[in-house]
Amino acid sequence: MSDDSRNEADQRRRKLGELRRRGDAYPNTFRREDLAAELAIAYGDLSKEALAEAPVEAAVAGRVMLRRVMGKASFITLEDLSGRIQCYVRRDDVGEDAYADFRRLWDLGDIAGVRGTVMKTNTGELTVHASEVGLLVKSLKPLPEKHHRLSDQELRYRQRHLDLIVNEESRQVFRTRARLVTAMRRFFDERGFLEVETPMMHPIPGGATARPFVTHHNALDTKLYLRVAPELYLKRLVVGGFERVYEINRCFRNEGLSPRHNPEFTTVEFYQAFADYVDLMDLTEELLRELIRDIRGGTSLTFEGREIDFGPAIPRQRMTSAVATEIGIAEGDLMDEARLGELARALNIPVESAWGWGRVLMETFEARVEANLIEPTFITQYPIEVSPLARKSADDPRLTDRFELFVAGREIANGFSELNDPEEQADRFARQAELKNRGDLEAMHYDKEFLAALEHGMPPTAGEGIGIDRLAMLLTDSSTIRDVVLFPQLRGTGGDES
RNA sequence: GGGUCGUUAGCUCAGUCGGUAGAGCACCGGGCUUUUAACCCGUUGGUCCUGGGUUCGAGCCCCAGACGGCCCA
Repeated sequence: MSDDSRNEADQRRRKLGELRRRGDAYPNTFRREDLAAELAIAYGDLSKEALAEAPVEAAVAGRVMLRRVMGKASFITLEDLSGRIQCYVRRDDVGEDAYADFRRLWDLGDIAGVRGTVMKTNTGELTVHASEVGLLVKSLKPLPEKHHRLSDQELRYRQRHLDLIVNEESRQVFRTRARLVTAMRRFFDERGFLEVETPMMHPIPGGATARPFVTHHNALDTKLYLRVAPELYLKRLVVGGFERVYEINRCFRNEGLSPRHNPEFTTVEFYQAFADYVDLMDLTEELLRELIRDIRGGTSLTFEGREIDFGPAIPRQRMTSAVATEIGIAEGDLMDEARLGELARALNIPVESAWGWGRVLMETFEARVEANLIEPTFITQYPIEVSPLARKSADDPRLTDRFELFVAGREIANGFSELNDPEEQADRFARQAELKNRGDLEAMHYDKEFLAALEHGMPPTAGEGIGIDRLAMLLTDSSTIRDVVLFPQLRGTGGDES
């Protein structure tokens, strides 16, 4: 590399070389004493004159985001975890050598420390007037363009650090997500729920109908599955006497990537003994109102240009009623298996011969109703055929006491009164095993261990899962899950098989 | 998996009818001691995603592929 290279990376490396020659190029001796936002709160309201009369010492540090050099005086803007602060660097204040270095060796993106006094400029901007400046870290790669920042979506996900450096909105999304999780923990803790951690690796995948990831344990020489849901373990804890439990953690499903699906995603799953699915719908409304008040303020949020209000009671509608209304037929007509099958075929919904009435109803619902549920809506009474862990409805053995919550056309939550009759659960597992034998890759395994736990007696219980990523999407107005997952799965990041 | 749009300088993007590759920011050199995406002057920087094809000539047209966005399954 020659000194006259015009390549920016070469120039930065040349500058680093010069820093190395004169000593420690990566010092860790500067001690920051003030954050940008703290200075703004403490002194932002004082006048230029007041600050000049009673000088305040400050020491700030952060990444150099803007730089304006005017001969023998300059302004730089540093960004730290709290925000931005401008610094005023004058040759006559920091000394000729330091100022020459500052001009020659500093670049946008470097990390610097500035010590000085707090002042206001003629235009009223709070500024640290430097008495001492130090380059703490030389950044060897140029930052994205300062006006437009980084907008290439793929680059934003693959180099999330860059996205976070230059895109304040992106940082804000992940702060909001963290607040969401914190608020959710507080909500459950306050109500006597115990936070637990159950296995991520299961000998038998269970708790949801989904394709699992498979791995292998060498010492045990056995297959293990990354969990698709924590449900069966959480219920074993309820059997054990932890009558209110919750878990916030990752689940894994071996399915396609889409704006709504990442192979690993985060859910909160919670169980409450001596409660039913209606209690959980009530609790869910309470939870959502609290989260929205904490994070957005008020009762509503804006998503994809629409205001969605969680203030009013969330309507609850039976699945058959929702489908009948959407298609414009009598609810009674849906109850007949043959007639529903004809209807589905007429609507171009692919129906497989092995499907019973419940599966056809579910597919029809997903194809025709789901996307239209923009306002928050609970859909209830899911078919037993697609709900192998849910309690049968008292008034119709083909249905279960189950609900899902939809917002903006997306499933946000899924809950039900739990099936706690071990013999009926054994029958349901047997039916799933049959489907699996017939080639249904998503069907559940027959889980003897779980049945053994149920046989000890699980109190009447209701349980629910809520997708944290999807909730974060709603609360940050993000239309793709990749914007709320720090490192989303992308093609070509799968390891060494490519 | 299908459809569709895209891939040009480190970043954000133009590129007309097929005829020598452009701008802003960043970088380099110069000027400027209260600037505000600082400004002014002068430079540098290109595997136009890849591989074929058509053509006297391809960033542009055709074919195949890679990667990505969006829509659908």
